[in-house]
Parts: sequence; structure tokens; C-alpha cells
Amino acid sequence: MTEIQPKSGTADTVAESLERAIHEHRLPPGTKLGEDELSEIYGVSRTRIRAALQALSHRRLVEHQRNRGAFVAQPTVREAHEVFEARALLEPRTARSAAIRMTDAHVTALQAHIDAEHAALHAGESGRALSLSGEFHIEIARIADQSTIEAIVQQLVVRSSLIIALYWRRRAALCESHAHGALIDAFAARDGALAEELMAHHLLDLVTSLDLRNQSSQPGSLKAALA
Amino acid sequence: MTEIQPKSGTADTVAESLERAIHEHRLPPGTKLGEDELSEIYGVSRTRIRAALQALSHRRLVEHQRNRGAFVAQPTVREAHEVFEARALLEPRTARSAAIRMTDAHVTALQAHIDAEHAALHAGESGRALSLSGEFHIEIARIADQSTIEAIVQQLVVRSSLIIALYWRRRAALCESHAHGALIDAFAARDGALAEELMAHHLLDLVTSLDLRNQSSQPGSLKAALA
DNA sequence: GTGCACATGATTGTATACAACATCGGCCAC
DNA sequence: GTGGCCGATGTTGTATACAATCATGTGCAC
Repeated sequence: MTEIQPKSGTADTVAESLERAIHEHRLPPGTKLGEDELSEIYGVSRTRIRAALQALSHRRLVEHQRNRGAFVAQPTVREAHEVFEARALLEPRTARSAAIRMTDAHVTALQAHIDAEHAALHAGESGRALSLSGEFHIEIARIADQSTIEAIVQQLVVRSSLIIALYWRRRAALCESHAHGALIDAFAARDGALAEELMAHHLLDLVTSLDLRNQSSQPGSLKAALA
Repeated sequence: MTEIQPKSGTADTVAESLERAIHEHRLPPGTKLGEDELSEIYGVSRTRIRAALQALSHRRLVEHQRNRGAFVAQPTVREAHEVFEARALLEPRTARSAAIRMTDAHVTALQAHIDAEHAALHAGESGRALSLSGEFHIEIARIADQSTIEAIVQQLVVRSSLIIALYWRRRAALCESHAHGALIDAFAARDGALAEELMAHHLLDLVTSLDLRNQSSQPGSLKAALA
């Protein structure tokens, strides 16, 4: 297993660390999350690990199988459609609200976010880049000053990261940043209507860049492996 | 023969029972949820109670205060606005989708739902009526065949119930049912655009029937009490 | 050699014991 | 009499021990 920050902490700390690892694709879908293993890695007792896993389970980031353990979630094709449908309802209008409340400081912060994403990409840290790309969306909800929507969007964004891990079609994730750049321009111009439309199209583009034909890429990918 | 109910008392069962009680206003906001007390009531150990309370805490239905215990959540005025803002983004478009997928069986089921709500109201069970009224909204998301949105809406609806408990202005909850009746008519006519508009207005009406002036009705309502 | 039965080991589910902390009462100083 | 200090009591936080369940590997029968 990849090295996870052996940073001792509370159950929430563990949950956040695991969520980051999932978001950054360091823990791919289907990975078994053994309780003893995690308790040794984080240096905390199983009680806290269980609490963390339960939290992630409620957010649909891990799937719990009774008496078998916890695994990083493997969203189905149907779930993938549903997650992006929910995002399509929430994020465009939220982007509009954000554009209205946007300050110059917000714009520069968003730009810095994109720069960091590019830097991570050039450093070969594609997982970190993807994570930053997702946080861009969360940041918009935060600027819109809607913490409830922000929490929902955050959950949907991390689930989207799992979906991308399973169903991404092209290798390069570069194309995205253009959409984010265009969004920043709209924000800088305080053009709420444009931001809303750009966000809607951006989400549509995301879905179409997935391969969501029913293929049940679950464990039984025998036919694909034997071809 | 008390074994008739299979698995009566898992953590999920306890959580569902508590959520129902909260939704029906049998547990008003601010109620202390003592672990020992609950473990005796449900006849299960504290471990399961804690798991249930954690689950409700993640759904923002109970607030956890460290070393002090769990309390039924008391949404602030700001949270109230945020919850209805999120619902305003999700539910109208979902109602439109539901109208398209609506079958005659669905329509009669929704009508039965409203009838049950009226019956509960006339029986003096106002809490149960409110709960059924909320489930009407959840049912629509289910008909739209969007389980992810359904889960989010469910959470928002129960939080709305808490908000209503704290900030409801008028005593009578009768007026609502008219909105639901009009929605059913739109569904029966498979008029998605109308359903979307009706739902949007229904949610706006709900907000305006709340008293959301900053009053911090939290424990420290000293100024109000001393006036 | 194949397939089933069973024993073994490992992992999770649950309960309970103990430690840490907050609340509340009385007591004392001022 | 007011205010603060400080034990007594109860509640929550955490760890650990034990039970239940699943996965694995061996051996036997066919």
C-alpha cells in the first residue's frame, strides 16, 4: 500500500486523510481498507478507524460489506450519471451566485488554484492535479457563501473523482483547465449568466469524456482480461 | 417471541427510528440524546447508539458537542436559508423529470400520500402529517429515478422539518396541501414545465412562511425573554 | 486429478471496562 | 450575600477483549 501521511490524529483527521488519498487516486476504487492495517498506519486504535470508515461510508466514498470489510467505492455507471445529474442542477446556478459575490481577492485565489494545478501536472503528480481541479469547484461554492451546497458539492466532487478513475476515456486531463480558465474570465468580468452557462457546459463535457457504456468493470472483468 | 422482528435494533434501525422521531417533531430541536438513555430505550448497547448518532450527525440532524453529548440539531437562520436554497436548485428540475417518467400508478400513490396526510391532520397527529408532507417531496425524487438526488433531498427535507419546528410562523400547516394538490394535477397531465414552476413557487412559499429574522432563538434568548 | 468437507487463521462485529471531561452541589473567603 | 474554589457524580471518549463470520489451505474420497 502506498505510504499515507502517518500523521496521528482524531477520527476526523483520519477520514480527511483517507478522503484526500481517494480524491488523488492514491487509493483506487476497490482497494480494501483493512481496519488493523489502517490502525497501524495511522497509529490509532481500531475504534477511530471504524468511525472514520463509517463517515466515509455515509458519503458513499467507501462501501461496507458485512463481515468482509470496507473498500474504496466503485460507483456504477448509473451512479455516475446520477452524480453528474446532481452536479448539473447545483453547480451552474451556484457559479452564478459566486460571480455576483466575487471579489478581486477571490479571482486571484482561483487563478492561483489553477496555477498550482498546472504545476502539479507538469511535476507528474496527476492525482494531485485532479484533486486541485476538483477543489476548484468546491471553492466556487464557498465563494457563493453557501456552506450547505458546498458540503454537497464536495461529496459529489470526490465521488466524481472515483468515477473518473473508473471510466475516464482519454489519458490527458489537460483539456479541463481551459474550461476553468474560461470560468475565471467570466468571474473576473462578474458575468453571472456566462459563468452559469460555462459551468453547465463544463459539466456536460466532463460526462461526455467518460466511457459510460454498461460494462460492469467490477471484479469480473474476465472477458476484458482474456481478450 | 420477541424475536419476530428480525435484527430489530441494528445501528441503522436506531438511526432510522430517531430520524423519524425528529421528522415528526417528537424530538424537538435541542433535545439531549443521552447515550445511556437511548441504549436502555432501544435495548441495545452504547456502541450501536453511538454509531446511529454519528450517522445522524453526518446528516446534520444532530449536533455533537465534545464531552457533552449529542443534541437534536438547531439550525440557524443562515442554515435555514441555505437548506431552502439547495432545495430550490434541486427539486424543481427534479419535479420536471418526475413528470416525464410519471405513470398512473405513481399518480395514485402520490394522491394516497396526500390523503394519508389529511387523515393524520384530522386525527390531530400534526407531526405525522408534516412528516408525510415531507415524504411527498422525497417520493418525487424517487419517481424521477435519481437515487443520489433522492438521498440529498431526503436529508434536506428532514432538516427543513427542524427549521419548521424552530421558525414556523403560522400554526396551521393546511395551506401546504393545496400546493401538493396542484402538483399532482401537473403530474397527472404530464406537464413537466408546470410541475417545475409549481415546485419552485411552493418552496418559495415555504420560506416566506417562516420567521427568519435574526433572532438567535438559541438558549441565550435573554434579550427577547427580558423585553 | 477433481471436488468437497473441514479445520485453521484472519478479520470484522459487539460489548464492556476504564479514563477523561463536564456539570453541579456545597463550602469557604471576602 | 456574592463570587469563586473544589470535590462528588454522571456522561462521554477510547481502548481492548471476546464472539461471530469469512477466507484459505489441507486432506480425503471418488
